[in-house]
Amino acid sequence: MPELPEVETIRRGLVSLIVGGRILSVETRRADLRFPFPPGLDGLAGLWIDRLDRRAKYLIFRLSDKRVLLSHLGMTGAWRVDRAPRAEPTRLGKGKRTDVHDHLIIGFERGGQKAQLIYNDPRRFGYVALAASAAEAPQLLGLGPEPLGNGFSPDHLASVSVGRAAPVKSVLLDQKTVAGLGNIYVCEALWRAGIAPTLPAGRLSDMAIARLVAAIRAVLQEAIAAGGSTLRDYVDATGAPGYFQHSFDVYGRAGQACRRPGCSGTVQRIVQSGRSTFYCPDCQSK
DNA sequence: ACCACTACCTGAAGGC
DNA sequence: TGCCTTCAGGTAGTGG
Repeated sequence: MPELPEVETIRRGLVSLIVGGRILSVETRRADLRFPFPPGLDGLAGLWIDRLDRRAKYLIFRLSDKRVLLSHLGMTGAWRVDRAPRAEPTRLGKGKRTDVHDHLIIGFERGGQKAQLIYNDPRRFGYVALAASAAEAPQLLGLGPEPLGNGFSPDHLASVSVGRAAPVKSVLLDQKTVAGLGNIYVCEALWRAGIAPTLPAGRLSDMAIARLVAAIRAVLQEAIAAGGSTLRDYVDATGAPGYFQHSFDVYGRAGQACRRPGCSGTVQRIVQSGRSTFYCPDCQSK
Protein backbone atom coordinates (compact mmCIF):
# COMPACT_ATOMS: atom_id res chain seq x y z
CA MET A 1 0.00 0.00 0.00
CA PRO A 2 1.86 2.86 1.31
CA GLU A 3 4.68 4.90 -0.03
CA LEU A 4 5.73 8.21 1.42
CA PRO A 5 2.63 10.19 0.36
CA GLU A 6 0.26 7.62 1.83
CA VAL A 7 2.18 7.40 5.11
CA GLU A 8 2.31 11.17 5.33
CA THR A 9 -1.42 11.39 4.68
CA ILE A 10 -2.12 8.89 7.44
CA ARG A 11 0.17 10.82 9.77
CA ARG A 12 -1.61 14.10 9.11
CA GLY A 13 -4.98 12.51 9.67
CA LEU A 14 -3.95 10.89 12.93
CA VAL A 15 -2.28 13.93 14.46
CA SER A 16 -5.48 15.77 15.26
CA LEU A 17 -7.07 12.61 16.61
CA ILE A 18 -4.41 11.21 18.92
CA VAL A 19 -1.67 13.71 19.81
CA GLY A 20 -2.15 14.74 23.42
CA GLY A 21 -3.95 11.54 24.19
CA ARG A 22 -3.09 9.28 27.11
CA ILE A 23 -2.73 5.56 26.51
CA LEU A 24 -5.03 3.45 28.66
CA SER A 25 -4.44 -0.05 27.31
CA VAL A 26 -2.67 -1.99 24.60
CA GLU A 27 -4.11 -5.20 23.20
CA THR A 28 -2.47 -7.47 20.65
CA ARG A 29 -4.69 -9.90 18.81
CA ARG A 30 -1.96 -12.25 17.65
CA ALA A 31 1.68 -12.85 18.47
CA ASP A 32 3.27 -11.31 15.44
CA LEU A 33 2.97 -9.29 12.32
CA ARG A 34 5.96 -9.59 10.02
CA PHE A 35 8.07 -9.61 13.18
CA PRO A 36 6.97 -10.48 16.69
CA PHE A 37 5.38 -7.68 18.66
CA PRO A 38 7.99 -6.16 20.96
CA PRO A 39 7.74 -7.10 24.62
CA GLY A 40 6.38 -4.48 26.96
CA LEU A 41 3.68 -3.00 24.77
CA ASP A 42 1.20 -3.16 27.63
CA GLY A 43 3.69 -1.11 29.63
CA LEU A 44 2.81 1.87 27.47
CA ALA A 45 -0.38 2.39 29.43
CA GLY A 46 -0.24 5.69 31.28
CA LEU A 47 2.01 7.40 28.75
CA TRP A 48 0.96 10.33 26.62
CA ILE A 49 1.35 10.51 22.86
CA ASP A 50 3.36 13.70 22.52
CA ARG A 51 3.90 13.81 18.78
CA LEU A 52 3.46 11.82 15.61
CA ASP A 53 6.27 12.13 13.07
CA ARG A 54 7.25 10.36 9.88
CA ARG A 55 10.63 9.22 8.58
CA ALA A 56 10.63 7.60 5.17
CA LYS A 57 7.72 5.12 5.27
CA TYR A 58 7.78 4.84 9.07
CA LEU A 59 5.39 6.48 11.48
CA ILE A 60 7.05 7.55 14.72
CA PHE A 61 4.78 7.84 17.75
CA ARG A 62 6.71 9.90 20.31
CA LEU A 63 5.77 9.01 23.86
CA SER A 64 6.01 11.00 27.08
CA ASP A 65 8.84 8.86 28.48
CA LYS A 66 10.85 9.75 25.34
CA ARG A 67 10.53 6.32 23.85
CA VAL A 68 9.17 5.89 20.35
CA LEU A 69 6.78 3.39 18.82
CA LEU A 70 7.74 2.80 15.19
CA SER A 71 5.21 1.56 12.65
CA HIS A 72 5.92 0.32 9.16
CA LEU A 73 2.80 -0.40 7.14
CA GLY A 74 4.21 -2.98 4.74
CA MET A 75 1.86 -3.44 1.80
CA THR A 76 -1.54 -3.34 3.47
CA GLY A 77 -1.12 -1.74 6.89
CA ALA A 78 -3.51 0.99 8.03
CA TRP A 79 -4.25 2.90 11.21
CA ARG A 80 -7.66 4.19 12.15
CA VAL A 81 -9.32 5.70 15.18
CA ASP A 82 -12.64 4.42 16.44
CA ARG A 83 -14.37 6.93 18.68
CA ALA A 84 -16.80 4.56 20.28
CA PRO A 85 -15.58 1.47 22.11
CA ARG A 86 -15.47 -1.54 19.88
CA ALA A 87 -17.98 -4.26 20.14
CA GLU A 88 -16.79 -7.21 22.14
CA PRO A 89 -15.79 -10.18 19.99
CA THR A 90 -18.83 -11.99 21.34
CA ARG A 91 -21.15 -9.56 19.63
CA LEU A 92 -21.28 -10.81 16.10
CA GLY A 93 -23.44 -9.95 13.17
CA LYS A 94 -24.13 -6.91 11.11
CA GLY A 95 -22.56 -3.69 12.19
CA LYS A 96 -19.82 -5.35 14.15
CA ARG A 97 -16.75 -3.22 14.49
CA THR A 98 -14.32 -6.10 14.81
CA ASP A 99 -12.12 -7.24 11.97
CA VAL A 100 -9.93 -10.32 11.91
CA HIS A 101 -7.11 -8.13 10.60
CA ASP A 102 -7.19 -5.67 13.50
CA HIS A 103 -3.93 -6.77 15.11
CA LEU A 104 -3.13 -4.03 17.60
CA ILE A 105 -5.63 -1.97 19.57
CA ILE A 106 -4.44 0.97 21.65
CA GLY A 107 -7.11 2.35 23.95
CA PHE A 108 -6.60 6.00 24.84
CA GLU A 109 -8.29 9.01 26.34
CA ARG A 110 -8.15 12.49 24.91
CA GLY A 111 -10.12 15.54 25.89
CA GLY A 112 -12.21 13.46 28.25
CA GLN A 113 -13.23 11.09 25.49
CA LYS A 114 -12.18 7.50 25.13
CA ALA A 115 -11.23 6.08 21.75
CA GLN A 116 -9.20 3.34 20.16
CA LEU A 117 -6.23 3.54 17.82
CA ILE A 118 -6.31 0.41 15.70
CA TYR A 119 -3.71 -1.14 13.40
CA ASN A 120 -5.16 -3.27 10.60
CA ASP A 121 -3.01 -5.25 8.17
CA PRO A 122 -4.40 -8.17 6.14
CA ARG A 123 -1.10 -9.35 4.70
CA ARG A 124 0.88 -8.63 7.88
CA PHE A 125 3.95 -7.33 6.06
CA GLY A 126 3.97 -4.37 8.42
CA TYR A 127 5.25 -4.34 11.97
CA VAL A 128 5.76 -2.18 15.03
CA ALA A 129 8.87 -1.71 17.14
CA LEU A 130 9.79 0.10 20.33
CA ALA A 131 12.99 2.09 20.72
CA ALA A 132 14.50 4.25 23.45
CA SER A 133 14.58 7.10 20.94
CA ALA A 134 14.31 7.64 17.22
CA ALA A 135 18.08 8.05 17.05
CA GLU A 136 18.51 4.60 18.55
CA ALA A 137 16.04 2.80 16.32
CA PRO A 138 17.98 0.40 14.09
CA GLN A 139 15.19 0.52 11.52
CA LEU A 140 15.96 4.17 10.82
CA LEU A 141 19.71 3.79 10.57
CA GLY A 142 21.05 3.63 7.06
CA LEU A 143 18.02 5.19 5.45
CA GLY A 144 18.80 7.67 2.70
CA PRO A 145 17.69 11.29 2.87
CA GLU A 146 14.09 12.42 2.87
CA PRO A 147 13.22 13.14 -0.78
CA LEU A 148 11.47 16.39 0.14
CA GLY A 149 14.27 17.59 2.39
CA ASN A 150 17.50 19.41 1.69
CA GLY A 151 19.55 16.24 1.97
CA PHE A 152 18.18 14.94 -1.31
CA SER A 153 20.01 16.83 -4.02
CA PRO A 154 21.41 16.17 -7.49
CA ASP A 155 24.83 15.90 -5.88
CA HIS A 156 23.58 13.22 -3.51
CA LEU A 157 21.90 11.19 -6.22
CA ALA A 158 24.96 11.50 -8.44
CA SER A 159 27.27 10.34 -5.66
CA VAL A 160 25.26 7.22 -4.88
CA SER A 161 24.86 6.40 -8.58
CA VAL A 162 28.53 6.44 -9.51
CA GLY A 163 29.63 3.13 -10.90
CA ARG A 164 26.27 1.46 -10.38
CA ALA A 165 25.30 -1.07 -13.02
CA ALA A 166 21.84 -1.65 -11.56
CA PRO A 167 18.90 -0.07 -13.39
CA VAL A 168 18.01 3.37 -12.11
CA LYS A 169 14.56 2.01 -11.21
CA SER A 170 16.09 -0.45 -8.73
CA VAL A 171 18.46 2.13 -7.28
CA LEU A 172 15.57 4.50 -6.57
CA LEU A 173 13.57 1.76 -4.88
CA ASP A 174 16.50 1.14 -2.54
CA GLN A 175 15.68 3.04 0.66
CA LYS A 176 19.38 3.71 1.20
CA THR A 177 19.42 5.86 -1.94
CA VAL A 178 16.47 8.01 -0.96
CA ALA A 179 13.89 7.06 1.64
CA GLY A 180 10.20 6.84 0.94
CA LEU A 181 9.85 6.03 -2.74
CA GLY A 182 8.02 2.89 -3.82
CA ASN A 183 6.98 1.28 -7.05
CA ILE A 184 4.33 3.79 -8.07
CA TYR A 185 6.21 7.01 -7.53
CA VAL A 186 9.47 5.72 -8.97
CA CYS A 187 7.66 4.82 -12.20
CA GLU A 188 5.90 8.18 -12.29
CA ALA A 189 9.06 10.18 -11.56
CA LEU A 190 11.07 8.37 -14.24
CA TRP A 191 8.35 9.11 -16.77
CA ARG A 192 8.24 12.78 -15.84
CA ALA A 193 12.02 13.00 -16.16
CA GLY A 194 12.00 11.14 -19.50
CA ILE A 195 14.46 8.54 -18.24
CA ALA A 196 14.38 4.84 -19.16
CA PRO A 197 13.91 2.76 -16.01
CA THR A 198 16.36 0.22 -17.41
CA LEU A 199 19.23 2.70 -17.70
CA PRO A 200 22.15 1.73 -15.46
CA ALA A 201 22.23 4.31 -12.69
CA GLY A 202 25.90 4.98 -13.32
CA ARG A 203 25.13 6.16 -16.83
CA LEU A 204 22.76 8.94 -15.83
CA SER A 205 23.91 12.30 -17.14
CA ASP A 206 24.08 15.29 -14.83
CA MET A 207 21.13 16.75 -16.67
CA ALA A 208 19.12 13.58 -16.22
CA ILE A 209 19.92 13.48 -12.52
CA ALA A 210 18.79 17.06 -12.08
CA ARG A 211 15.52 16.33 -13.89
CA LEU A 212 15.00 13.20 -11.85
CA VAL A 213 15.45 14.92 -8.49
CA ALA A 214 13.00 17.62 -9.53
CA ALA A 215 10.51 15.03 -10.82
CA ILE A 216 10.66 12.99 -7.62
CA ARG A 217 9.99 16.05 -5.51
CA ALA A 218 7.15 17.21 -7.71
CA VAL A 219 5.34 13.90 -7.91
CA LEU A 220 5.55 13.34 -4.16
CA GLN A 221 4.31 16.82 -3.37
CA GLU A 222 1.40 16.46 -5.76
CA ALA A 223 0.54 13.05 -4.36
CA ILE A 224 0.56 14.33 -0.78
CA ALA A 225 -1.69 17.20 -1.81
CA ALA A 226 -4.07 14.63 -3.30
CA GLY A 227 -4.11 12.52 -0.14
CA GLY A 228 -2.04 9.71 -1.67
CA SER A 229 -3.09 7.01 -4.12
CA THR A 230 -5.74 4.37 -3.53
CA LEU A 231 -5.35 1.23 -5.65
CA ARG A 232 -7.55 -1.17 -3.78
CA ASP A 233 -7.70 -0.80 -0.04
CA TYR A 234 -5.66 2.17 1.05
CA VAL A 235 -7.53 4.70 3.17
CA ASP A 236 -6.27 7.41 5.47
CA ALA A 237 -6.80 7.62 9.21
CA THR A 238 -10.33 8.89 8.74
CA GLY A 239 -11.26 6.22 6.21
CA ALA A 240 -10.99 8.48 3.18
CA PRO A 241 -9.29 7.23 0.00
CA GLY A 242 -6.63 9.22 -1.83
CA TYR A 243 -7.18 10.36 -5.38
CA PHE A 244 -3.71 10.72 -6.90
CA GLN A 245 -4.30 7.45 -8.77
CA HIS A 246 -6.34 9.49 -11.24
CA SER A 247 -3.17 11.40 -12.05
CA PHE A 248 -1.00 8.41 -12.92
CA ASP A 249 0.78 8.86 -16.22
CA VAL A 250 2.21 5.35 -16.49
CA TYR A 251 1.53 3.23 -13.40
CA GLY A 252 -1.04 0.57 -14.20
CA ARG A 253 -1.52 1.94 -17.73
CA ALA A 254 0.09 -0.81 -19.83
CA GLY A 255 -1.22 -0.77 -23.39
CA GLN A 256 -2.59 2.74 -23.10
CA ALA A 257 -1.35 5.81 -24.91
CA CYS A 258 1.53 7.78 -23.48
CA ARG A 259 0.27 11.01 -21.98
CA ARG A 260 3.24 13.15 -22.94
CA PRO A 261 2.20 15.82 -25.42
CA GLY A 262 3.61 14.98 -28.83
CA CYS A 263 4.51 11.39 -27.91
CA SER A 264 2.65 8.66 -29.79
CA GLY A 265 4.10 5.82 -27.72
CA THR A 266 2.29 3.14 -25.76
CA VAL A 267 2.92 2.42 -22.09
CA GLN A 268 4.66 -0.92 -21.53
CA ARG A 269 4.85 -3.18 -18.51
CA ILE A 270 8.13 -4.95 -17.84
CA VAL A 271 9.48 -6.73 -14.78
CA GLN A 272 12.60 -5.50 -13.00
CA SER A 273 13.91 -7.14 -9.87
CA GLY A 274 10.65 -9.02 -9.65
CA ARG A 275 8.47 -5.92 -9.71
CA SER A 276 6.33 -4.36 -12.39
CA THR A 277 7.70 -1.32 -14.13
CA PHE A 278 5.50 0.86 -16.31
CA TYR A 279 7.10 3.22 -18.83
CA CYS A 280 6.94 4.62 -22.33
CA PRO A 281 9.79 3.31 -24.49
CA ASP A 282 9.31 6.15 -26.95
CA CYS A 283 9.89 9.13 -24.69
CA GLN A 284 11.79 7.61 -21.79
CA SER A 285 15.00 7.11 -23.63
CA LYS A 286 17.76 8.70 -21.64
C1' DA B 1 30.11 -4.23 -2.55
C1' DC B 2 26.74 -5.12 -5.63
C1' DC B 3 22.82 -7.30 -7.73
C1' DA B 4 18.90 -10.53 -8.58
C1' DC B 5 15.83 -13.53 -6.67
C1' DT B 6 12.83 -15.54 -3.09
C1' DA B 7 9.96 -15.64 0.81
C1' DC B 8 6.71 -13.71 3.77
C1' DC B 9 0.78 -13.45 3.72
C1' DT B 10 -3.90 -12.50 2.27
C1' DG B 11 -7.30 -11.08 -0.95
C1' DA B 12 -9.05 -9.36 -5.37
C1' DA B 13 -9.71 -10.08 -10.09
C1' DG B 14 -9.79 -12.55 -14.29
C1' DG B 15 -10.00 -16.84 -17.16
C1' DC B 16 -12.27 -21.05 -17.88
C1' DT C 1 -20.97 -21.01 -8.69
C1' DG C 2 -16.32 -22.32 -8.22
C1' DC C 3 -11.62 -23.48 -9.03
C1' DC C 4 -7.19 -21.96 -10.54
C1' DT C 5 -3.76 -18.53 -11.69
C1' DT C 6 -1.81 -14.07 -11.40
C1' DC C 7 -0.94 -9.93 -9.27
C1' DA C 8 -0.52 -6.36 -5.48
C1' DG C 9 1.64 0.02 -2.56
C1' DG C 10 7.57 -3.58 0.76
C1' DT C 11 11.73 -5.35 2.34
C1' DA C 12 14.79 -8.82 4.77
C1' DG C 13 17.50 -12.52 3.73
C1' DT C 14 20.25 -15.44 0.69
C1' DG C 15 23.36 -16.73 -2.73
C1' DG C 16 25.89 -15.76 -7.02
